[in-house]
Amino acid sequence: MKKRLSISDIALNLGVSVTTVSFILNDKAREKRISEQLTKRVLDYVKQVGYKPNQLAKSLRTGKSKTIGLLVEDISNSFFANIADHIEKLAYEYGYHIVYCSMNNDVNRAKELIQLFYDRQIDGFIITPTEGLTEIIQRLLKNNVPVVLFDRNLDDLETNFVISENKEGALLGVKYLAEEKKAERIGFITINSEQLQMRGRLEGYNEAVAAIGLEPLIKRIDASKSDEDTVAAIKDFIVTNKLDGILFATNYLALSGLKAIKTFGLPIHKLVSFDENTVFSLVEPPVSAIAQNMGEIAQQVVDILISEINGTNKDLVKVVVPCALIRR
Amino acid sequence: MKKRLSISDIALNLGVSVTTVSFILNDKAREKRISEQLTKRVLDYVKQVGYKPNQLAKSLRTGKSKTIGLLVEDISNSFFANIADHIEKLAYEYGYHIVYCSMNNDVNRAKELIQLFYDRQIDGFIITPTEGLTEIIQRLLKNNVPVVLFDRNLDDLETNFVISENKEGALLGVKYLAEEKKAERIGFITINSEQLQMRGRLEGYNEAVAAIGLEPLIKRIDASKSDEDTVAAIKDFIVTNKLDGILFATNYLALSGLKAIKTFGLPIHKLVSFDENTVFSLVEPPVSAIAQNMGEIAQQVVDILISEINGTNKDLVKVVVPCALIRR
DNA sequence: GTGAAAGCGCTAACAC
DNA sequence: GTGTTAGCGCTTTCAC
Repeated sequence: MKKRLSISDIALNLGVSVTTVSFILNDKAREKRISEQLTKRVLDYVKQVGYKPNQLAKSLRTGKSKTIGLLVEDISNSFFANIADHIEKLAYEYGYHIVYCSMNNDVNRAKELIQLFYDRQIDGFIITPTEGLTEIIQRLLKNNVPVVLFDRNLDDLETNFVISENKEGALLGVKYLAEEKKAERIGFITINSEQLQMRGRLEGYNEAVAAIGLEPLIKRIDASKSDEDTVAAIKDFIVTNKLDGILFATNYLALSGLKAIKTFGLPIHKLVSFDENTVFSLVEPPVSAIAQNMGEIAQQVVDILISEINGTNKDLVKVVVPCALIRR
Repeated sequence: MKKRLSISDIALNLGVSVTTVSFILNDKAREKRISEQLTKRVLDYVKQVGYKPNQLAKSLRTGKSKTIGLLVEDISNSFFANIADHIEKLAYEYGYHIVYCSMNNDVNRAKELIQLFYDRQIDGFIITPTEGLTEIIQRLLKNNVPVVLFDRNLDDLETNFVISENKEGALLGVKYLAEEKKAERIGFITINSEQLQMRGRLEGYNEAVAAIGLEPLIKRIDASKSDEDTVAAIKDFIVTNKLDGILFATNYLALSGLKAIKTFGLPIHKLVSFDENTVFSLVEPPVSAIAQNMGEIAQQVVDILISEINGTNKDLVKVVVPCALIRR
């Protein structure tokens, strides 16, 4: 690779000092009252030879890497993939890069990665936290590393977060099933997790069935279960309880549910799931969705993190974004 | 943030020189014949205080960032999300990081990003190239930057790549529709793109229908079309040609196709699509898939790139991975 | 066997 | 207004 030019090459070739070049390149020409002509001469030359500052050196010197670590639970889940996409775009507009990683339920790997990112002088973190991560996130916070959580927060962690109105979303879903779809035995299928977003959805379900006067029918699926086992469990749940409506706590549970319904030809077609998914309009029965506002969530997450990085955030910011019901 | 320890702090606290610490930390203790005890003392201390080298400084010095840039076409496409996931994991095992970005048909942004990554001293690139990227990739190659393309290659670019057996896959799909499903009017729906993987699939289709003695029925959808327009176009194509079977060139076309079939109640149920997708087994009619071997593709891509980075690659490597037919 | 010191490319305090 | 220079944290040559 042909040797890249450095700032001193530029300075040398132009017969000026490094400082001058540096100032001009960092938009401090005015401030430092460098002459217009010189400024232009430097800028033109820089452009002409295609000089680009070495970001590593810059970062080393300034202590800022202009990089954000994004840790999502599972990038192949459409919800996270979409959010990641949004976040990446927004961060880019602020001049930041995203280093992402998909944790896939591997707490140790996640911890390692946070540590690694931290060691690489990342400017801030965006994380969908899981239970095992409390301690390490705590450590980040103690070291004043900017952190924003999303999708859920952690109980014993005082930090910024952006989540959806999970409880209200679940209420919406149950009401829709009961009032518009006239379902009478509405089950709730969730994962066996204490994650706050799941707790919120459960609460919403419980409150809604209580208000309507229906029997609460809840199935918690172990997250570690294989897909087949999940499908079987859902089938049993539906059959045993003679369900005529279901609220799924996440899109992948809904997918397993659909598989169960299809495989065993179950006579149930009043379905609602959290998180929109292209599939939902294509399958029979179609699945209504409690869609999270991904654009808004991403926007908030990035805004909060950037102002945290810039030190313009004084207090913790906790944002709750409403969901929208998509009727099918 | 409490000041992080640097190597000189360690040296100071231990009363040895920076050099010694550096050697020990870089596994050169033996080579430099540093005493066992000292080595142990340093290692223990480093562990005890939790010292981690500053990767930026290290990179600046060594010129290696241990980071790989991954540019995919669209991270919210399940195919790319999955591959990205695999690649990230494999790279991690080699001690590399992934900086990813989703290009979403924005050639200018993609170019900018490649440049930006390059400016950040990225060690290598993994790219799903689009037509407009030839020139900039050429530039990377000329500068001896390690590059591996995947999913498709570019005609006029002599570089490493990993692709699937697109032609053979399409052949497989058409044969399946004709021989096992007994379809007689098999359409091929693809995108209006000269990308090589699409050309391969088209060739396979053409060859297969010719061999079987069927009429070639091809629809090219403009990639910039909205989803509704795509659905409408597919509907027209099916109806006009009285199709009884379809081969879709990509999974998102199949999704649009399903929408068309469902929305307009079209009497067609012999479907095959490139790229597996969870939906395909859930919908009615189900969609058989020509599944690309994502694990293998990711493995090859990473292996090639790493050996390219290490300079152990002498010649260009061009890998073609077989596809598997999933019957439904 | 171990240490001093140069230098990777950059920023910015300070000098003039 | 512009230049000199220290130093970010690390690796590595050369000296002892």
